[in-house]
Amino acid sequence: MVDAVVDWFAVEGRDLPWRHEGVSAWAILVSEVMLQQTPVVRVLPRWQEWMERWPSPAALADAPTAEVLRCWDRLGYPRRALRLQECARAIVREHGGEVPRGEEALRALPGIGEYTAAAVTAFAHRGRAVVVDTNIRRVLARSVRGRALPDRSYSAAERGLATRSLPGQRERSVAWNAAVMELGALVCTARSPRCAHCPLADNGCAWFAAGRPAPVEDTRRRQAFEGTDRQMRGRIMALLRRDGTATAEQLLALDEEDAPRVHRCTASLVSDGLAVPEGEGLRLP
DNA sequence: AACTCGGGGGT
DNA sequence: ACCCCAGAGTT
Repeated sequence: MVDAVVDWFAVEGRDLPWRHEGVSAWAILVSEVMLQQTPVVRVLPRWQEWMERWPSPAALADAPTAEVLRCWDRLGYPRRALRLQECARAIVREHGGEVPRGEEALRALPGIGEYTAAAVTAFAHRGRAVVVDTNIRRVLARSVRGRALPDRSYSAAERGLATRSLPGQRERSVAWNAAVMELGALVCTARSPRCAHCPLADNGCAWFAAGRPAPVEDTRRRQAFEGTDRQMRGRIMALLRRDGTATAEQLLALDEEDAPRVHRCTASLVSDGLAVPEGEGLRLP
């Protein structure tokens, strides 16, 4: 199974810039943070711009935070941009400006969790690490467990499955991680998997062998986006990216029928460090 | 374990 | 309309 997926990747894998030879560990770390919950196609232009502007942790550490937030643009979850700058400063302060090796040291950095620490270890340092992202979870759920989709929550059992699936040899584990993630992104997709083009169909995939049974019904309904604090925070940040400041009148105009929501959201943005009070309004930090 | 946290494109 | 996307941090 490993060879089938790795061979498939050699032919069909995308030519993404952060996979190029000689790309720094910092550049890869930045790509991984940007890719947290954000699709590749939207990350590409922002990553290119960030790498030209801030090619090292020291460069980002010295940047004005307002500019960092502006260049984050609409990647979403702007707290990631804040943490990325904190991460750069921690790398300068505690690691001499070099991205540290080892998942424990990486996890200690702001904005770096289990996935990103493993991904930087595997893709930047080419070390053996158990990488588990949404793509790998889905490929393993299907190919090994015979399920249409992974469980909603990520369990210790699932991590164990990923650990057992990882090749023991270092170089092989590096190739497997990249290849299986790409397979999940291009072929073993959530919606309409392209089993006709999959190296695992008829070659060990338990879900395909079982006739692609439908997913078990998930009764939980997702929170609507319209009318949420998340949407309001996004609107406020868009205003701040455009003008650098927002007056009280501009803020209240975002929802004339729910002033408490506007106040709640401005307060939470200030609390997060994404905005600073200025008079009755806000400005970028 | 359950919540919050953006934004946009595919279906 | 709804779903999903190389998750992290907090409660």
